[in-house]
Parts: sequence; structure tokens; C-alpha cells
Amino acid sequence: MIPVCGRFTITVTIGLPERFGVKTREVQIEPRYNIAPSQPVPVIIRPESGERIFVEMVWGLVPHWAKDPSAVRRSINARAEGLGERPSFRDPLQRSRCLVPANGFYEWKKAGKVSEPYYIHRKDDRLCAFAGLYDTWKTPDGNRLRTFVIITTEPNRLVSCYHDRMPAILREEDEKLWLSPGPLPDSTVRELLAPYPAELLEAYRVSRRVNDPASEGEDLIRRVQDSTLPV
DNA sequence: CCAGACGTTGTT
DNA sequence: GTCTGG
DNA sequence: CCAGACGTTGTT
DNA sequence: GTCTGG
Repeated sequence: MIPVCGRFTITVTIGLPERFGVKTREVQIEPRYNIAPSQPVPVIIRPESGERIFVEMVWGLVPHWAKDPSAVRRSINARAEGLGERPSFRDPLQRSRCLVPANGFYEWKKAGKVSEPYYIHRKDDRLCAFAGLYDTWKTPDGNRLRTFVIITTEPNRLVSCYHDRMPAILREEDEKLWLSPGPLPDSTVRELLAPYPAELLEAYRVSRRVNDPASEGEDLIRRVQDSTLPV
């Protein structure tokens, strides 16, 4: 009873800071093949200081006004449509946009009783940025819990074979605008969050080992035979 | 005014 | 915090 | 998203 | 069936 983009990967970590214009290299980022909600992810923000930085945030938004993080239903996705009107997202959309680095994501197809996972990624294997929003919750002891959501949009022709939503992948030339401080016009937001071109992506069946959030490793993105399609 | 929600997708 | 429903 | 739990008090 | 944890 949760969302669409529910698992993703960061497989290419060499050159990641350079790819996103982050100057600080102190954060050691390990490849991840099965990032699930509730886990920490290095996302990219641009504070007022102007320099892009990595900040570790937990996937699943806890709004700043929540009284108790465990009492609030954490959203892991936010629909692009009507984003500006949702109480949880209205504020972050104006002031707290982030880039979520990713190489690909998983979608599941029900085949009878079992869910069969597919991996969707760029044909050229370059890193993408999902459009994200974040918020900061102040803990009773004065610390900060930083959390984020991945925005979803209509699927392109490729992803629509698997699902009726897909993550909003920013075109590389739009990443700068998404990280710019302050509100963006509604029309700009709509344009930036439009479905990513299908011809740049590829999808294939992977092992059901990825179903278990505890699974890790490069085996998870290995292509396996798709039993639902002819050979 | 106060109380209560504040979210998404998929499946039926 | 802010909006909606009662 | 999927997997796994789904319960309590008192005693060690 | 439905919620929580990863």
C-alpha cells in the first residue's frame, strides 16, 4: 500500500561527485544495488552558500511539523501532479529540492502469485538524478532527521509496460534549475518533471533475489530470461 | 471554534 | 505548520 | 517496492 | 488482511 518507485540503485560511484558538481570528496559512497525505503542515501542539495553538497538523508519523508516520526505515514513518493497543493510537499517544493543520484530502478510485474522484478536504467549506464524533495525534522535531543521523497510522473512508453508511474528523472541540463534556490513557476515544474525519454532507457528481467530488501550485490542487476515473453 | 489529516499505488 | 471538515 | 510480523508481563 | 521494517 505504498508507491511506485520503491527500489533503486547507485551502481557507478566512481566520478559521482564530479558528475553532480559536488566539490567535497569526504563522503565515501559505496555502490548499492538494492536501496529500499527507510534507508539512508547520499542526496545532493545546494544550500544558500551556493556549493553543491552531499547530505545523507533517509528515504521516506517526515514533515517538519510531525509530532512523532513513528506516528506519521512516511511518503516515499510524491505525485508530480498537484505537488504544489499537498501540505507535505508544498513547502519543500518551493525551498527544499534535491537530486537523488541513481543508475536505475526496479519495477515489479505480478505473474500469478509471484512478483517478477525488472531493472530499468539508461542504455549508456550514466548516472541519472531523480527529482526529490526533502524536509528536516528536529529530534527532541536537538538533532536533525533529514528525509526525502522521490517524485513520480507518468510513465514513458517503455516503463508503461511495467507500471503506470515512474520516477521523475531530470534531464541533465535541468538539474541546475531544479537545485536553484527559491520557488519555480508551475510551468517550469511541469516541464522538468515530464516523463524521461523512453529511447534513452532499457528494461530487462532480473533475479527475484532483489525482492528481499536484505539482498545486495551486482548480481541483482544481471539480466535473466523473461519467462513472460517469447525467446 | 476545535479536531484531524497531512500519502501513494495497485487491486478489487 | 496549515488546511479541511464538522 | 517486498518480506515478515501480527503479543504481554514478569523474571532472568 | 493490514501494518511495519528494510
